[in-house]
Amino acid sequence: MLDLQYICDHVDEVARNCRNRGVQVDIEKIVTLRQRRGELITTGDKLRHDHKESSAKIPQESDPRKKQELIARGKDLKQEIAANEAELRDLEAELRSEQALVPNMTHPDAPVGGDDDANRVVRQVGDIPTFDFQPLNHVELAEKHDLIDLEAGSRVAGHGFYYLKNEAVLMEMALIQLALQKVAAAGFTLHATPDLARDSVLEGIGFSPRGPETQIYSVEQTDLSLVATAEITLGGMFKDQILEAANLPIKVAVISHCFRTEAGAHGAATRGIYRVHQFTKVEMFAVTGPDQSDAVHEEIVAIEEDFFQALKIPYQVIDTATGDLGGPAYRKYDLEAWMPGRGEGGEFGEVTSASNCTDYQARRLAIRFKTPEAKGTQIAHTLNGTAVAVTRALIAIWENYQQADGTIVIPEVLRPWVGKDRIG
RNA sequence: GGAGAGAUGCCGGAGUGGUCGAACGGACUGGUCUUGAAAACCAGCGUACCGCAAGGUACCGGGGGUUCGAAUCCCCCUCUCUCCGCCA
Repeated sequence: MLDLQYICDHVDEVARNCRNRGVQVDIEKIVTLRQRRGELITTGDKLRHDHKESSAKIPQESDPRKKQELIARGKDLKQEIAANEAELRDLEAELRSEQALVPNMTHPDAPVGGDDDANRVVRQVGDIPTFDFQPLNHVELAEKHDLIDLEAGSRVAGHGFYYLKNEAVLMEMALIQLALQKVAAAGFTLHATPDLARDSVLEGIGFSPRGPETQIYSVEQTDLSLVATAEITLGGMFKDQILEAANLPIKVAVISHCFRTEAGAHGAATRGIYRVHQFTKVEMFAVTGPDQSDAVHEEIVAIEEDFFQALKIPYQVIDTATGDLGGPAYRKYDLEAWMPGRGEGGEFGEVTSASNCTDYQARRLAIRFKTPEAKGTQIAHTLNGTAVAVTRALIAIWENYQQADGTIVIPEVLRPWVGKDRIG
């Protein structure tokens, strides 16, 4: 959520930013509602002040008739206050829903453009492999080596679920281990979080768990839902906290499972385990001061790159265009790994993403910090990035490491945990 | 799941309907004193919102209610502790 004061002080810039991002918002309406809100609060405060004052006189009033008058006046004021509050409540609801539509401001260097065609490739690392045979895609490779069972997944839980088998199981654990080691070495405190959270927490973070358009699985007869990303549980962890500036940046990493209904996402690219309803992820999350977030953003991307460099998988870093940014992101880098079995002759496929949300998320969550010198608190900045999303990483590994003889070589860094150097 | 107790400011802890945003103690910050430190003494010490400001309003786990007036009374919820049951 963007600061109300900021929106009203920078109407033109905010409106331009909304256009760049392809979002329709009535900024003028927000300005008008805010003005009315101020009026209502002022009159409400005054009414409460009068009410308090006249109530305080009652115990000292000895004349019973005057006392009754004061009580009657109190009753009147009470009604006026209730009317004022009702109007304010309605107005604030309207204001909030309008305000929630306004996306975050955008980093000045982010490419401006309507869709993912406008995304800018920042750099490409690693050589795209050439095969002197027809490379298989990850579904064919998995079939050949008995690495995933999609049929059993469908039978038991439905389309979009899968069983990992044999080396795939070991590789999942290996990828998690590698990711945890790297993020711990980079100073992130490791966590394992609940995979369910109260609906109130989801809502607080901006997900709507039970609506018709929801991407969230919710558990019947409870107020719990399965988390779509550890952002939910981590956001819940920091919600309403007032942190010490000296302790920033706070960097946490978390292993969690992600559950997504992916409603309406059936298409060509959904075969196999590229888009699934459940996957395991190691996620980085940081709470920083305003002047630290850009640097931490670069740090998170560097860790993501280091991970894929360690796996020796070619990738490119994308600076996401304005029209393709989610609401909270100020700037977002995606890592796209080369997937030789994807499309016609290979394509890059998204494997991680790293967002700097500046104060947009933190404002809604009331994640603040204070400095000893200054009075009051400031809104912190939050960032998140994927260390590893297991299923996507598996696809990239299998497809890049396939050999002419049909075997799949295990990346060297994973061998200690997998216990072998080759599948098949 | 059952029975009981509880939730107050950074911490401890008073406060059971009316000058309570909240006694008192500790911690912390500044000052006096001291060669320096300690002790002692004095002062300060929450968050948010509205307002140019003066100032005002709200907040005693969360939400609702009673009342002219609620930290205090009533209802619902959440959490913590003790005991019982169940259990990887």
